[in-house]
Amino acid sequence: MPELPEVETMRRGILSIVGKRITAAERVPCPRKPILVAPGPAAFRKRTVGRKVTAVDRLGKRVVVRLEGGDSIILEPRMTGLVLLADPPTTEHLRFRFEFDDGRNVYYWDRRGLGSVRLYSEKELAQRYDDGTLGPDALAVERAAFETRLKPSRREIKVALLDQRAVAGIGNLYASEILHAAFIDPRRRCTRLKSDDWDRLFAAMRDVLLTAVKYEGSTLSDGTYRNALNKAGGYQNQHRVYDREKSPCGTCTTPIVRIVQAQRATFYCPTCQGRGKQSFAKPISGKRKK
DNA sequence: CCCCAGTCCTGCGGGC
DNA sequence: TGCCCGCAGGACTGGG
Repeated sequence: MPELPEVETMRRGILSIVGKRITAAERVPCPRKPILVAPGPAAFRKRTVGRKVTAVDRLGKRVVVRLEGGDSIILEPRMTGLVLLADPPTTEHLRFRFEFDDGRNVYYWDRRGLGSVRLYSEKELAQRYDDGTLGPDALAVERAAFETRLKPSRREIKVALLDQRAVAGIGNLYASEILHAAFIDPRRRCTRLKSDDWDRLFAAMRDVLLTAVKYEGSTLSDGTYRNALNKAGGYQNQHRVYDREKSPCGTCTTPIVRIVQAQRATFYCPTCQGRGKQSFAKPISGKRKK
């Protein structure tokens, strides 16, 4: 489930294509239902082959390959998509291939095929994303804006964190991890969070995401997620709550609880993140020193 | 406007 | 043992 750390790892993994020229761009014969590729094969080829890559960026959970002339290729992995320099794990789910003038290939591989490969002109890209459908990146947003964008929502904080219009990049896995690191009950309403809650939440968001990027993302037990060199990530070994129902909380040993919010699983520690227990995380005032 | 439920898709694991 | 159903959760859509 590529979220910010996984997509950032994909981005970094193919950075070496910057300055290279595309020599081929083609849908790969795949027995599965084809993913969305836009525009059609001929126009896609015509507008990409011969162009040089000027940058590889990230837009929330999408990889953006910028081309000279202003066009951009958006690789959107959704649930099971991979962006690879290495040979794909299977040919069965290989969807798209780019070839470069140094002889290397970048593959888009996608088991479930919910993802897409799209080409946008500068104008189309602006129309698609500059209208607020994507909020500021979770690693770029400032503390004040973070609170301002989330606080008015009447939703539960876990659900609000998944809204890419508020802040871009957080998905289901990291939302649970971030809230645990911030000692905040995932069911609390945004409107009810206090200033020090936002302080801890913002710090936890940065800490969890930056650490997860360092570990090159999370490869869950299904093994799907891989970096560009087809290597598993390492952050799954650092998970405190996600997919750890009934396991002891690493902080207090209370069994982790699984609930469902907005049709998605949430994992949390009822002790560390219990309602009204947020003082657990606050520094103890000096006079109690023993 | 705000929010939620349903949809897409495939592979896996639980239950019988 | 084998089969079937439900679940996983990205982003989008339709409806209340």
